[in-house]
Amino acid sequence: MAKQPASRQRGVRGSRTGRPIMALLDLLGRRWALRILWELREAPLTSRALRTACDEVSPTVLQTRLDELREAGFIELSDGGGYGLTLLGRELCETFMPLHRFAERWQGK
Amino acid sequence: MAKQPASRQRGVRGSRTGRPIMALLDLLGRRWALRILWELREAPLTSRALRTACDEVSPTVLQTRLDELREAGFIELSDGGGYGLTLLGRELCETFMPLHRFAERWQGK
DNA sequence: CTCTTTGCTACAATTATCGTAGCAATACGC
DNA sequence: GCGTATTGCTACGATAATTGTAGCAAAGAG
Repeated sequence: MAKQPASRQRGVRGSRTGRPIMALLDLLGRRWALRILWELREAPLTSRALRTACDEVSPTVLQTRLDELREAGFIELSDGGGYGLTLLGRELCETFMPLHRFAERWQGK
Repeated sequence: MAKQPASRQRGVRGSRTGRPIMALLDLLGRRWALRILWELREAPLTSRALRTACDEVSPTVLQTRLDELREAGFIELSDGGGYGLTLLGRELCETFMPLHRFAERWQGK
């Protein structure tokens, strides 16, 4: 399996502005992108398990996001089967960890 | 001006699951939501200035996101004119600050 | 009053996402 | 071998979100 994701670096809004943060915000601002990273935070998941974890996303979007996140270098399809965070993806995920406690405090405790 | 945003708490995916983080990830995963918060990180901006800062977003989405973020309690329409982060929104924005350095390192520096 | 800015909306067109179904490839038990 | 289950992934039409352009009423400055 393990098809190569498209190699062209396009579609990420802000990538031409020279402001990497804009490209990153655009990429993470696409539906289910944050959620996918979040669900992978602890352990790798198969695409089916990931779909289940993400409240039964349609496989169309899931696959699109997986390709994009893979091209960005945040996740990878490990040889043992299943998607997992790369070293870079793990660093990114660390950034969102404080979000958990914030969310608790936010939505009526 | 300052119309009341819709008062019903709907549309935020995951809000019924009892997992606030899911609702937050869904809200922030909508297009331009992260970007809007980012652009307001330093100082309040008028809706027009915000539109300019966000690469000329269509006012339709901008207004929708502003309403949602306002309902969530992250931003507010200050009396002096212009949108600004609330105390809660400022805390949320702090969480994303490390993202800046990460983005630099990510996209070929 | 005129002129400008602000926050916001209408409308049609485009794009993204959804939901269901299904495929080829691989791996298992038998 | 055979059946069967799982994995990663795609096709397809239907629905929802986003876009782009134009414009509005209200408030302020001159």
